[in-house]
Amino acid sequence: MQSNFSRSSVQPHTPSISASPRYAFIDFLDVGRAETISQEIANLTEDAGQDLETEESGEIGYIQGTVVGLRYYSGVVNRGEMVSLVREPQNPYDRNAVVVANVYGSQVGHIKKELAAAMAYIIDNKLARVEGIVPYGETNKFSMPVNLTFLGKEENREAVHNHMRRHGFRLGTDFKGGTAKTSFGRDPLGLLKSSSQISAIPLTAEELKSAFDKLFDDLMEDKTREMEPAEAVCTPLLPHQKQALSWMTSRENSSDLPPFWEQKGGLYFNVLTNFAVKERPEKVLGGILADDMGLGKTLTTIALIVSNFHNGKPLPLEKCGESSEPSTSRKKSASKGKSGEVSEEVVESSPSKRSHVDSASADTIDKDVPRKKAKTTKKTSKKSANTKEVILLDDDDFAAALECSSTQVMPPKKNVKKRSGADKGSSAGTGGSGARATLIVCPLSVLSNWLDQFEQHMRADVTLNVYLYYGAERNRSVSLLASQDVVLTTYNVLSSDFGNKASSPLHKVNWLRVVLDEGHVVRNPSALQSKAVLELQSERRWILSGTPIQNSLKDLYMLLSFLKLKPFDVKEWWSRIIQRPVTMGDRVGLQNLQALVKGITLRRTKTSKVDGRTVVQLPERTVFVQHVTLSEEEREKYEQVKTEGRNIIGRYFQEGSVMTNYADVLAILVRLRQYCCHPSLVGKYTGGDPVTPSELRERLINKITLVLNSGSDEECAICLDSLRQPVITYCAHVFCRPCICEVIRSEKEQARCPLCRAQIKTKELVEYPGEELETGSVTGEKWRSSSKVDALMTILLKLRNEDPTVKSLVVSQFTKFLDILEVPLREYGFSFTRLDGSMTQKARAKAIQDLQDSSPGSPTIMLLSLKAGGVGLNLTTASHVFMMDPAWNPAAEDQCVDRCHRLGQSRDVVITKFIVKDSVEENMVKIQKKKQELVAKAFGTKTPQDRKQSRIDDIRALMEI
DNA sequence: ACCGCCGGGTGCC
DNA sequence: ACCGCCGGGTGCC
Repeated sequence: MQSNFSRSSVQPHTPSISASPRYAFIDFLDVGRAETISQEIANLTEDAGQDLETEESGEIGYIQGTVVGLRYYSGVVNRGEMVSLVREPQNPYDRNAVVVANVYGSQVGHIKKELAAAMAYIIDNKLARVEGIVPYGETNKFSMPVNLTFLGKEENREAVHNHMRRHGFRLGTDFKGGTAKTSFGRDPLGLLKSSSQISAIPLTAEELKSAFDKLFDDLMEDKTREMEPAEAVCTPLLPHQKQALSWMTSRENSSDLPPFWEQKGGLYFNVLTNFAVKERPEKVLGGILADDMGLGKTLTTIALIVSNFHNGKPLPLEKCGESSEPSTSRKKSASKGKSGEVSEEVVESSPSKRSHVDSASADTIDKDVPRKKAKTTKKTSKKSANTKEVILLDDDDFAAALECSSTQVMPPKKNVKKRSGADKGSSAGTGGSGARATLIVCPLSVLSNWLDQFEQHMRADVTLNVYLYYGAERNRSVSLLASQDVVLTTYNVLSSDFGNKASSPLHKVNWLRVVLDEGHVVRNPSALQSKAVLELQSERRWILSGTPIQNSLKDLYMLLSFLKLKPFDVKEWWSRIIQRPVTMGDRVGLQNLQALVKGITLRRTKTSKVDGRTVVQLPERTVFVQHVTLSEEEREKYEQVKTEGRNIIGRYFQEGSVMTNYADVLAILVRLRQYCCHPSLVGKYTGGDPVTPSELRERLINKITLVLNSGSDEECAICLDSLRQPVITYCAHVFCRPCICEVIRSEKEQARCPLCRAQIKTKELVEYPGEELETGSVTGEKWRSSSKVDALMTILLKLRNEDPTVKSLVVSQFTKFLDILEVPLREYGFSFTRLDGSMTQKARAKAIQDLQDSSPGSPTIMLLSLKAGGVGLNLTTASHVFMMDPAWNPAAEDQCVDRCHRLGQSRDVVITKFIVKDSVEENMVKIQKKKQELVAKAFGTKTPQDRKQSRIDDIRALMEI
């Protein structure tokens, strides 16, 4: 009840779209990301929306107040502790009531009514926030003092002071000697100090940035013990993976108090925050595995699942011995899926026989486990034998893709058993604690990777029950899910289940372990996805992420929230104890942050050392820039388009309307970049003032198509996610339909475009018509080459001559360009595959499979769309990468290269970047370089205006205006 | 709360 | 006795 209450008090605010200054700290952390303009605007709105409250307020005044009614509540508070003050307008005795709660969320009392009456108006009207610290008197039975600090915008200072004075309260402002400074008895870290009194010299922006960069570095100490995985894992672990396994196991089995908690007397103290509670704080079993890509986070996690069921004992698994166990009865059921492909067999093992894999632990683990487990299996198997429901993969396409992968790559392996039995009502599989299953949530793009990896790393004669909870026909039986060893699902499935309030089976299961793969994708706490993730019930929680902090310190909040690392899972405390002090340059705050991260994170980079050797020895990686000179004809056309574009953009500059005409500017730049690749890419020109509504409509459709196909990886500026049901406004900005409709709904007649503040209406939104209406159709025209295509083909042919086994990735941001490249590749007899965003999972899996196949005659080239697939793809058979066009975001290019330059790559990797001389492409590269230098210099504050200016400067430079 | 406040009991010393 | 004083009951908002 009380915790419910405190939770509601820290509900994140609905992001508002008003422009507002941002914090310097956030700004310079963002600098590394050179992305599209709209993304940057999106970032602005994101930060503005979320931090209006916490981040732009200064101290307005302080006063000492009284907390009363202590005897009615259980919340305890110590000398020097922070308390939160929450309005309670529904209080039947006083609608001005202000509740005082301690950091643990327990109510301590109320603010005395006279003061509450004065404060209520100020809080309700957001003139200021009020933070409280209890200076002494914590043992009082009936009331205690509290030092209140009012924080708010400078412009509200007068109003706050006047209002308080009208109620007979005089706010102090002398923070150096005032009550705000009241003694902090037990405060070894000094973190309870009011932020106005910075103990030492504040950190400079430079120091802060470097500290931040290093936040996740060198988290190796005391994490060097190694642990062997259970026998059921057939892949030998590398030393660093054994260390991770050991660390993760100890994090899961620790019966210690959570990090930073100590027991003193009858109370539990948090040494970091000095808070004390009566109840033993919930254990935090888990943490963040933040190893670099390619270090084997997946394998390590599989090893953890299999090796640490309870207390370091392996997960009891059936052995489906092909030979060693004579008593094994074995049934095959080769039924067919709808796709017509043969499903894997399902193996039944008799209940009396148990896997030898877990024999060592059989005695110590809850005796119920093996028996029940075996029973379940038998039932399931019988059902399966009925041929009724053999494949649990409900998405036929995807199922087919997986079939293909399992039959082609490792035909004999049957260790990952996918079952579909619906043995409802069975409590099978639950251990003593009631939880057996591990839930893995991942982006769709790495789903198949997880299944492949389970197949690869599990011994063939052991059955690990893995249920893929995906697709329309997914089995929603809670008992079925709970009885699995592993349930695999995607963030989308999880949040759509969660959104349909009716029932979310995943939220009804008590998981042994929940693993968030690529956990950084959940970072906006107000997104449904985040809520869905936070509501999962689990004993242990893990986040896997190569980049745990993507944009700013705030990202970490979401992760701590998921891990339930109290009190940082509540926004107010996270802000007061960590984010605000660090942002303010407080050294102690930073120390605390570092300690926090260190306690729960393991991170190794490709260059981290284990026993003096780097963790991973990757082959060399060399980058060549291949300059391309346009033919005379191409150059003529290019210059013509450039002049047109420059005129238009020049006019925007004169009008000062570059940002409001962003879509046009982007369109022009895209057209130029397309010309650099191939003239057929370019759609027809859509400028000029529209006359009729249908012309306007057509123009908008052209624009949205251009934006969506520009390869600039547009995000919706409202939800910051990839565009869903994209629509374009009359002011030519693109959003998800649900997002922009929500804005219009809430702002009613006043609704304005979040990006340019133009008036918008629901009926004026124009839908994206889909791929069919794309501009610049390639088909129909007679195929012709271009200078860049010729340059690529020349190199590819030379490469094939030298070594026909070499495989290459040909990467472009324009899928249309990939279409064009297919023609000469076919003509010259190259066998190739293709991977782009429009492909189904089945097709993607097959494309990857084909490329990874190294038998003679297998494809040697993959045409790859830059934004396809995201991270996690494994394309290690390829050792050459051709970047056909420069990306706005160099990180996207690196990521692409990392798909082959990773663990498992045996050859040196050669990267060739094609750049057209004297063109936007060359200018883009220059700007990229300049940006990287700036980042390296760790510059200080940068306002959104500066940022916008630098964007405008970029456009100038690109267009040579 | 070893207080303040309220309201009933009481009323020379 | 329309007061003062005493002492018991009571007590967040």
